[in-house]
Order: sequence, then structure tokens, then C-alpha cells
Amino acid sequence: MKNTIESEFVSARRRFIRAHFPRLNDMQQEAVLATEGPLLLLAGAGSGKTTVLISRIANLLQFGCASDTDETPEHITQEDVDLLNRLAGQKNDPDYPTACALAAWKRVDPWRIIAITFTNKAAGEMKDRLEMQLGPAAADLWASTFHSACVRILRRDAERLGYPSSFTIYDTTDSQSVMKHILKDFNVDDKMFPHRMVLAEISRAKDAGITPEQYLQQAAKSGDIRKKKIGELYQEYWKRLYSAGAMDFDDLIYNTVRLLDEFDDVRDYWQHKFRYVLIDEYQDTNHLQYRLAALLADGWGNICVVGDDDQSIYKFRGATIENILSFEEQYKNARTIRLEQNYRSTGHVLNAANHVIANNEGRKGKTLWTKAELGDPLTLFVADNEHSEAQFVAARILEARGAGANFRDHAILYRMNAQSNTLEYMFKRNGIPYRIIGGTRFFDRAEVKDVLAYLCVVQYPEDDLRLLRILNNPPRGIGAKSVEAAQQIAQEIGVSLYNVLSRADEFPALQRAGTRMRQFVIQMDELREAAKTMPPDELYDLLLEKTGYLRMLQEKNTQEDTARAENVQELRTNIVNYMQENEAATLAGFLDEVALYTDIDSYDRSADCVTMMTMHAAKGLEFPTVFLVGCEEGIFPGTRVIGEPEEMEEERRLCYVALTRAKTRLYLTCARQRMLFGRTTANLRSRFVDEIPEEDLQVIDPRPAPRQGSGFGDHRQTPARPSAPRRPSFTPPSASKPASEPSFRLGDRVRHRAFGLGEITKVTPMGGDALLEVTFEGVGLKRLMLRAAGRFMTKAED
DNA sequence: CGCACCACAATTTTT
DNA sequence: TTGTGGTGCG
Repeated sequence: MKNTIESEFVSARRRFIRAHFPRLNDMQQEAVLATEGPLLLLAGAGSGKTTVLISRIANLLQFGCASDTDETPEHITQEDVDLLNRLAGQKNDPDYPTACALAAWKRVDPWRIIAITFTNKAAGEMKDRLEMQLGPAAADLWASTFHSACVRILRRDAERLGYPSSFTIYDTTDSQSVMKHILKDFNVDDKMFPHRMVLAEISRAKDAGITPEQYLQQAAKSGDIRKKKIGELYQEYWKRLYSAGAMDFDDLIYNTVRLLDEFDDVRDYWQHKFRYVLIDEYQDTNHLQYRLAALLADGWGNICVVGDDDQSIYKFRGATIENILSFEEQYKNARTIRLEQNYRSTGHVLNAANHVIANNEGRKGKTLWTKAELGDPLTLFVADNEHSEAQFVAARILEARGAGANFRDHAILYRMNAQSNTLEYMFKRNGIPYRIIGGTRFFDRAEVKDVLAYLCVVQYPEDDLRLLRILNNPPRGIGAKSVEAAQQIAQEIGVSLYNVLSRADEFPALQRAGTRMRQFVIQMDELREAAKTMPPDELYDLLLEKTGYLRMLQEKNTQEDTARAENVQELRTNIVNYMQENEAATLAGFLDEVALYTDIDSYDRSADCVTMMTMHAAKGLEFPTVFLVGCEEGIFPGTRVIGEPEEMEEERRLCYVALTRAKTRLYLTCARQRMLFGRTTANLRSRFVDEIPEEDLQVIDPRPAPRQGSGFGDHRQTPARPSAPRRPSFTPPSASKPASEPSFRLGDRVRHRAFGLGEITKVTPMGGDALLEVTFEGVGLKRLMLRAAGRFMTKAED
């Protein structure tokens, strides 16, 4: 380019825009300014990735492609250049808006940007932050998950593929349920073809873009009997979902890709619409998602993917690290920017994480660094068993709390959900408030699924799966036999089950329950009629009332059913919330939202609770103090990955993710002996712990092993011993109390390390231990177990 | 048809 | 150890 006033203007403009984002570091600014063409952003943990994404979008909206083009307005003057130079970063200057207008070039309309994230929560946060920075314009921007973006695209054109535009979404359990039925109907042994395995294979096939027919062809060619069978199951699965007007999670992506692939006008429409495509967490995309991203971005070629190959932990779900590793090959003109400065953790934490991940082979390679201080070294606590491990964690938390920290500053991460039990138990005894993320999700609970199934059937009666779920629930005298007969008929004459039920009197085979079936249909039809005019919340009330579902729970009157009834009520709250957030709230919209909703979305950091979750669930979160429990060979890394180098690398990445969640304090714990699934095992400490440099790790071992190196024999599995001796604090009633344990009585004034001064208001002896109710000043009532909490409490002298 | 009892298996799971 | 799913009986 000529060295004229134009080129001066271009560089001044770039400087000006750069200065518009003063709080970003150089690399972050580069990432924000590089708007055009393919961009790979390798963003390490805690490197301010989200801030960059937000700023990038802000840049597009405010300045368009100005920071990344040589194009200029006509008739540039020296004054223009001077203005930009003078006002760079001077946001308070009255002329600043003028300068901004001068700098802007081809500003982007918000609806031309699509930002895809992996969780609703991430999408929601992005939207919130954008709205905060940019005002209402952000509302028109697509910030959503892959799946909800696909639902939006499909709702518009699913009919092209033969699906009703009102298709329902099957979640994992729904898919499993369909597959189980298929296996039964096909007389296939669940042992030879476990439903989960078949579904995984189908998922893989869809990921590779293989239809059932293609799959069967391939199977025939290879002569593989097993493959042939799976092909048949795949075909039937496809057929059933298709005729139920349903898509599973994979279908949402798969069908969107098909839609864009096969229909030029549809592809043109979306490609033209989305001028800038952003994909977050790119390391976790699968092949299908990669294709979708490419299809969406192909129009303008402006695709920015953000990810961290070291944080890829979802290979088992089909994510392929290849997408990120080969991005530069896929897009020859791609630029790559690395964000390696970490703003989250202290030096020791980062150092440990860097060293652990350095043991992996298949990575792009990057090293996080920080300006922060070294901080405290990590602590490894070697516990005798899982109880003393939990005790250690509880003690540290109470200590910190006593020193002014909040419970919410602490997170406990474990490899598998089963590990949470012991911790929960210990926290309950010590009155530590906690919250568990994951495990059985709210929307996975039977009663919630039941009521949702009712809503689904109201919305779309052809949904056989949901219909079967509710048909005799609450019991209506429509037994398995009658249902089976009706299904048979439905299959024979090729109509939906609902259709058969609605004219059950026509079929002699259904005379037993025919009347009851028709009653049911009448009831559902009334609800469907009501649904046309009634708002979702009222419809919900009517449904509970009419179907007698709530009544059934209330009448049983057991503790469990009361909880279930509460959950059913809780779902109503969800409906009301949904209605408040969406002006044009419809039942269909609510069901969409629910289908794509997960637990982690509802994680709210405001409550003062310790957070417990799996390491997987912790991705993207951060906490001042993190406990990584169960750092043992056989648990983390798990038995299954030992001896599998690739799997081990994924496990190590998981470790990297876990370590980098911590801001300042990081505790690792392992137990010499642990009972899991009713088995007691002795495990070596995790190899990942050994990969942490000595200077970053302080080991606390209250009982160092008396003899060492006696070989593997010490660590092999031992059979369960139900009456194995336990730690003193858990001794059965017969054992004598340690003399040091103080005795507390009703009315005693006490001082607790974490909760401060209080008075014992109730003492309930319980099997050698005692449940204390203590009213603490400023904290309120806490229920504590004497044995567990006693060590944190002294009698207060008045 | 509904309930109770017993065998069996149990990484991780953004959608 | 815990939860779930299948079978058999009342």
C-alpha cells in the first residue's frame, strides 16, 4: 500500500481502536482487533477468554471491521488522522464519540453475529455481559449453545426434512428408553448389545454423517454380523424417533447439518445472515459440530474459534481434539493468537498445573504465566481413609471460615459422584452448608419427567414414548397387556398409539381397558383444547388437577412423596420464571428450554455454600480455595485409563482443568485406604501428584508409612471387611471416649472455631454420639454432631 | 395389577 | 455401599 494519508489513517485508526480496550493486554487486544477471516484463539485457563470474546463482539458492533482492513472512507484529511491520534483512549473527551464515528467502518448489525458456547449458562453470561456493556442492541445477537441454535434453525425448516416443525427433543434417558424397547421388540439380548453401547455406536455414526441405510450397506460389505444387527437397530431407532416427531441431541446437530448441506436456499439464508461466527470451547466440539460451524461460516469466512487443547476433557462424548489441532490446516489463511497470561491463580498453582500438563504429548504447547505472587504452595494431605480425608477438608473449611472466609469460597472436586457421600456426611455433622452440582438432575427426577411427559403429550400426542410413560400413571387400570395390544394395533395399521387409544372401542382386542383408554384421551383432548388459549402456568395447574397426578403424590403421604410433590410444585416455578423471561411464552417454548437445560445452569454463586462437584463439572469455574480429593491411582487416574496412553492424556488434561480452578489455595488429598462401592482398596498416590515439582507441594502425612518399598503387594485390592476397625472419631458406642473430648451439656455457652459464640439449646443422644443444636450469635441454629464438631468447640467462660 | 424383594452394576456427561 | 431394574407373588 502507498504510504499516503490513507495508510496513516489506517494505522491511527487501529491505534485508536486498540486504545478503546485499555484493560486488555497486548495479545488480548490483538485477538479483539483481528476481526476478519479465520482466527484460532488458544486461550489458556484463566487468561481472560470471555472478556476477549465480549470485547471482540463490542468491537464488531462499534467499529465494524475497521481495525482489520485497509479500506478507508474517501477524502481522508490530516485533521482526521490527528483527531484519532489525539483522542485515542480519551473516552471522557467531548469529541470522543465523533472520533469513534470516524474510526468505524462497516459496523456490524448485532443479528449478523452468532456466538456459540457449550452451556446455557455460558451463553446467558455472555448475553448479560454484552447487554451490560452495549445496551439493548445485544438482545438481537445470537448467543446460544450449539443445540439451541440448531433448534432455532430447525424450527424454521424442519419440515423440509419431513419432521413436524413442532418436533420434540428426546434427552438421553428418552433415547435409552426407546432403545430398550427396540431391543425387547427385536428379541435382542441386552447382554450382547447393551442399549448404551448401541446408542453410543449410533451417535458415532451420526457424528460421521452416516445414515442407517449407509450403515447397513457398510455392514453388509464387511460381513460383520454384529454391525449388521446394530444397523438394524439404528434403522429402527431412526424410524421410531422420526414417526414420533422427535430428535435426540445428536439429531439436532445432524439434521441442521443435513438441512444446510442439502438445501441451497436454506444454506444461503443462514450463511448470508451470519457474517461473524464465534465458537467457544472449540476443543470440545465433535466432527458434526465442526461441520456445522464450517457451514455457517462459509459465507463470509469470518470464523473465530476459541479453545484450549489442554482442557479437552470430553473425548468420551465424541469431542475431537483434532478440530483444534488442525484448524490451521483447514483454514490456510488462519491466524493464531495465544493467550498465555493467567489472571486467576498464584504462581505455585500455575507452576504445578504447567508441570503436570507438560507430560502430555499431543498438544499445541503453551505455558501459562502470571504476574501474581507465588502464594502458598499446594498442600497434599495423606489420609488414612476416606473419613479422615473428609475430616481434613471439613477442618480446613471451618478454619478458613473462622478466619473470615466464606463457605462459597471453597470447592471440592472429585473424579466421580460416588465420592461425594463421605464428604456430605462429614459436612452435615459439622453444620457446613454445601451444595452438590450434578448427580441426579432436577429434570431427570421421575416425577418431573412424568409431569413433563404430560405436557409433551398435550403439545404433541404422537409422542408415543411420553404417552407410554403417563398412560397408566397415576394408575388408571390400563395395564401392560392392554397397552401392548394397543401398540400392536398401532403398528399394524400404521397410526400413532394415541390414535388407537382415541378409538379403542373399534378394536375387540382392547375391550378390557377400552373405555378407560377413551376416557384418558378425552381428558387429554380437553387439556389440548385448553392449551390453545390458556397460559402455560394455568394449564399446568389444570393438568395436575385433572390427571390427579399431584393428588396421587399427596395421598401417599410418605416423606419421599412429599418431596416429589414439592418437585412438581418446583416445576411450576420454572414455568412462571420462563413466562417472566419470555414475553411470548408458549408451552412449546418452555419444553424446548427444559430439554436443553442442565443443572450447572442453575448454579448460583450467591448462596454461602461449599460447592461440591466432579472435576468435569468444574470446567469454566473458579474458586479461591479448591480441594482435589481422591488423588489416588485407580481413582484419579481411574483404573480404566491405566495402560491406555491416550486415555491417560485425557485424564491428565482433566487434572490440569481441576488444578487451574484454584485462585489461591489448592489442597490435594489422597487416602491410604478407601472404601468405594463396598470394597476397601489400598491405593498409591496419584501419578499426577508426583508430577508436581517438589517446591510447589507441601506434604502433610500425619502417619508416614513405617516401612517402604515392600512392593506392589501392599496396594492390591483387599476384600471388604464389614467390621474393619474405624477411626477413633467413628468408634461404636462401646469404645471408650478419648479423655480429651469435652462434654457439653444443655445450656452450655460454647465457642466454635468457625461459627463463634453460641449456646447449646438441645442435646439428643444418638448411638454413643449426640446431636447438638447450638444457637450461634449472628449465625443462627446449627445442628452439629458432638463427635465431629467437638474438636472445633470449647466451652466459653463467661 | 401393584407391590415387594433380590440381583446386579457403578467413571466422567456442557446438550 | 447405593440405586435401579426385573421377576414373582398376593
